[in-house]
Amino acid sequence: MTIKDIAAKCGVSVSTVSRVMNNHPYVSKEIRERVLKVIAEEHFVPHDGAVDLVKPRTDSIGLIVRGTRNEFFNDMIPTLESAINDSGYAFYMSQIHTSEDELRAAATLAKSKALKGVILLGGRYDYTPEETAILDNVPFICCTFTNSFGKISKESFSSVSIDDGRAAEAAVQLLVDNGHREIAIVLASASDRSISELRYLGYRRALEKNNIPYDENLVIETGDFSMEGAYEGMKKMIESGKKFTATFAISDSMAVASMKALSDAGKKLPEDCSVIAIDGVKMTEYIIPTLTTFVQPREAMAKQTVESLREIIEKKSGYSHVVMKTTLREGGSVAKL
Amino acid sequence: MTIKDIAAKCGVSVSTVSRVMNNHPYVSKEIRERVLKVIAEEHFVPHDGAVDLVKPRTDSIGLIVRGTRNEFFNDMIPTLESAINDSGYAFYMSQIHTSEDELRAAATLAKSKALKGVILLGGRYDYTPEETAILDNVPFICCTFTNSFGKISKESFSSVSIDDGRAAEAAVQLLVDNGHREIAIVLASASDRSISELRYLGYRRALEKNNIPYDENLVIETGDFSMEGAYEGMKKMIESGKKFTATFAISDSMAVASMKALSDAGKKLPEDCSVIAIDGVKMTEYIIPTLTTFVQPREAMAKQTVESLREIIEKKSGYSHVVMKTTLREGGSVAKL
DNA sequence: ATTTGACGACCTCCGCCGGAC
DNA sequence: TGTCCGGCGGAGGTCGTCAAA
Repeated sequence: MTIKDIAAKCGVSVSTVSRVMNNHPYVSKEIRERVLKVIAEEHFVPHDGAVDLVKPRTDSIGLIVRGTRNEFFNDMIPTLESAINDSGYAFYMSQIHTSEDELRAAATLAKSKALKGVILLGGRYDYTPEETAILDNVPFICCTFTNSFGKISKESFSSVSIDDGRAAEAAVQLLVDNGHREIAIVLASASDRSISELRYLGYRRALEKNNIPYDENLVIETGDFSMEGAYEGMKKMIESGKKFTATFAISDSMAVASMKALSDAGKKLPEDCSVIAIDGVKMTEYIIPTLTTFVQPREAMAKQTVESLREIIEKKSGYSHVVMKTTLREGGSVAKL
Repeated sequence: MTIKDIAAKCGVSVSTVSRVMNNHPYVSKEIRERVLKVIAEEHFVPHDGAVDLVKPRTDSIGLIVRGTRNEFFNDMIPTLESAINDSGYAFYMSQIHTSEDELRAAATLAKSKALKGVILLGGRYDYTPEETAILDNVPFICCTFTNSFGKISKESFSSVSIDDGRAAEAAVQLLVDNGHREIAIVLASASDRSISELRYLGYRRALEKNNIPYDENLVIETGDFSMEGAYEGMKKMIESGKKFTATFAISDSMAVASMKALSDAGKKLPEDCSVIAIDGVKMTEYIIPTLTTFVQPREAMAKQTVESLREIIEKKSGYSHVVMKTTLREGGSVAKL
């Protein structure tokens, strides 16, 4: 079913059908209605590919997601899609594994779909200018992270993120303010040049500020962001006999798993061990005790991401790096010592 | 950057570049390498729209998601995308609000992208043949649900789902087996012609089988699937003074919220109230106490969905309706009376 | 027998011209 | 002088066919 068939069925020319479709003047009411009716009857929708050729889209955005199986991203994807749709842009998505190159994936999607901009979710933190060149001039924006460890110019890309280091610092500070000084940390890696390292550095800074000596025996490094890992890590820590009165987990889900390990070991929460985290996953508001955590404004971040990208695409302004504020959601998982 | 530019840069014809791109024989090694080199240098990727025109895709699948903000779907989307990608198909997605018509959205996406098949996630349960006609002959499959309340022929679509009624029945039966007879239910609606109603009917059947009189005062109808609703609903139920020893929640997240309300009211879990649910969200394995729930095999369902759809597209076989098994994940939220 | 180039086709949109009222 | 409509051709990127080297 092409525009030709519609024209034939209406007994009019292709031009006329096209005029109707594109709301051009100089089409009589009579014919316009007849055409519209047939279009509706046949459920005719113009072929995107052909339209793309003639009218290069000014309105399509791609989303590259690296590394799935992540509660935070899984929530983010539909939110971004909605934000993109709401702003009238077409949406394309490509998911890749952590081992793959998100810039290459972005470039491929951008070329094949003639994208006007790309959103990177879960990308690396250490791009080089040579790497980003592959995108040639298709603007990209890092969502929920920024190029903290890389060498590319701030004027060559945009980002929307939270200040991971400061959030971690604030979380640990809150524990200190409650009298805790033996504070364990649950993280993926202290040197993954990524979010885990950033939050780890915040933890270190908070300790330093409060003159608390750093004790590597209080570090639970799980290797990944999984709940299994956090559970096992915390279990081992407890078995080691190491004393600590509080735990900072770099993510809500790891905090939940840690709490489970503590509980399974007979510890009372929060009396025997306080727990605090960063993320603000919905469900942790309803666990027992409610997790005290610094909430990332997900929805706002998604909207801001699309907004920032549009500003580049529509040349309203240049590249920007927006740092969103986290808000403390006080639960019952932190006790005064 | 088009194939033309590449051809010019290589000093060969467009045809030759095309041949190289598509691995056609009859291209000299010399030229092939030269072309390949330039393609790599320029990061050339053919324009999808143009390719679509000449080679109508045999390999693209669309995903329509109706109703976002749903933990279960949010997990499902990336899983489906992966499954589609792994099977070599291109992936298009469109999200719509609950108020919109998913069949219309599916038809539009199918036409504009020349899709070979469509996956419906979160669609209605009561299609009529007239409605589905809009898709003309593009096969569709319902993922995680089926047309339980509709009138369309089983031979006109496929589905992959669990037996919601039976799962609910089994969950309630497990409570009864543990000595419970005053069993509350937390649901969205008892008559929404959807998953909530299906599971409600399973609850009713289990009661009947065990000669437990149905008591509408034990029904917590929240209107939606939200945790807020479940929390408030349970709170009201407790305040009403109505006695019950166990609760069946139609979803994990509603169970978690219910448990919170019980705990906030001073009840001990599971001693004062047992809780069971259906879904098997990852995090509920780590809450305290671990939620006892019937797990939907999400990954397997996603894979089966793509597999079933491919079977239609590739004409290996016809429409099918696969019912996946749920598995009981025993936690600590159910106590013997 | 290999290798290459030119050309038409895919579908849509737009612009232009020629009519018709 | 408008208003309405059809026809024709070009363009957009790619691929397959055919002809030619």
